[in-house]
Amino acid sequence: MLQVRDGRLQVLLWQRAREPFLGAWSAPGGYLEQDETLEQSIRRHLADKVDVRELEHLEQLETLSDPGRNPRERELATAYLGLAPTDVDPAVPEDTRWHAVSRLPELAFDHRAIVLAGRDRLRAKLSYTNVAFALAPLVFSISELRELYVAALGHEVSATNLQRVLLRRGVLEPTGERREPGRSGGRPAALYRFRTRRLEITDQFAVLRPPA
Amino acid sequence: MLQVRDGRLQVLLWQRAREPFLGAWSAPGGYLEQDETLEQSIRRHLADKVDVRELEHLEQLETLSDPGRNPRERELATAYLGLAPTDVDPAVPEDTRWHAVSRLPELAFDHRAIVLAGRDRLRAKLSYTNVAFALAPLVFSISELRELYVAALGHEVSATNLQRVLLRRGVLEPTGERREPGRSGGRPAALYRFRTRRLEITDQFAVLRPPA
DNA sequence: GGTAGTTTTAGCCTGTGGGGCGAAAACCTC
DNA sequence: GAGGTTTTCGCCCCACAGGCTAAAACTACC
Repeated sequence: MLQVRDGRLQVLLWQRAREPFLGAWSAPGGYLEQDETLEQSIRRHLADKVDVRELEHLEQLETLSDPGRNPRERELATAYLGLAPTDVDPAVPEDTRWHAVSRLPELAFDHRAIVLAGRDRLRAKLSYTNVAFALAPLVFSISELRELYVAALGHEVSATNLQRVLLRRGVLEPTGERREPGRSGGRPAALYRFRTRRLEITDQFAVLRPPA
Repeated sequence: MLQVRDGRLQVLLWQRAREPFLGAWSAPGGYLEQDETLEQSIRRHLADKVDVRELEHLEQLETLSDPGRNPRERELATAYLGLAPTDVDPAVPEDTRWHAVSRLPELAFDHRAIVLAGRDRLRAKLSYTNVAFALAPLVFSISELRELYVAALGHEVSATNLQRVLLRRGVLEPTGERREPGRSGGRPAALYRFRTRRLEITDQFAVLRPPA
């Protein structure tokens, strides 16, 4: 489960209290019940840690099947990528914390690879889909959206280009409202929202590239 | 397992001889052994049907977990996409046949969705990767490659644009050889090969779009 | 109330790369 | 050699991302 917090892309992890990998950090998850789908299962286990109503997007990543991935017993895992908007801060239990994806602690099993795969999937989809709706609040200014992109992509993004691209693609629409400027002044920012809040793929594969 | 045969994208299916879905067609696969990965397993089961040395590319699609997907018992399945080059024609057993993806027979379980997902994945990746190497022979002319793209994408592709795009991206390289023209004459075609035969992602997401 | 500073927005210009078209090249057959 | 066929090359256009600069719209300070 990823979220942009304090201007950085962070991942929700909990600390294992049992072997194997005692003390290492782990992505939320657990065993599949007989009568549920994988998605229902991940939502159920996630609900033990956070309020899952905050989850704006959930998609399957990959199923890991290396016989040695769990040293104790044979175990398969299907990894999911979950996204939550920046403006929520769900309560989490004692053993659970947000960690910057750029500075991961020691992770249990193959969870490090999973988290990085989730980050990469997110980065790719920011370029050719409207996934950003799952990271952003309902209403936002372009510069706020820009900060989300910077945090998630890990490189600078021009607010000018971002606005033009997303408006031309019809991903964003203006709300007509504007944000009161802060103490330091400045032109009041126009507010926007995502036209749809379900995943849509842009037919143009054009991309916001890192600056040259 | 997909292959372009007779100018159409086709999929290898076998006909079930047992309930459930007796008589319906099914994608190759089977149960996972204790000490193998999913990829090893799919290769093993595929080997029952065809010579798997022909398989040029194999990638995971999705894990299906609907509790009702198998009416008899709870069963998960991880779908894989396999690609074979056009110039091979592996022997297949009696119960196994190639079917045009555009005209699928009645498929068992959720295999119809799996095959279509594989087709869509292939189509997407043809645009921003070099996957076509897995569909093409080692050496080919641009117009032969064009036919593969047409079959897989399901729409016209300009040989001119295809050549320019793939050469500029550095995906193709000329062999220096040329193909003798056929009976009907015509300028001899220059022959090309893929510069690398492992999956590579183009950093430009530009795409061969359907003609307007 | 004017000036300086800040933030956002709009306009312009450029470069890159895909798409289309037509002509040239290189072969065949008759 | 003429006409047909297939492939390749060159040219032009257009869409779009990217960068830069100026304008707009505000606050704060003198």
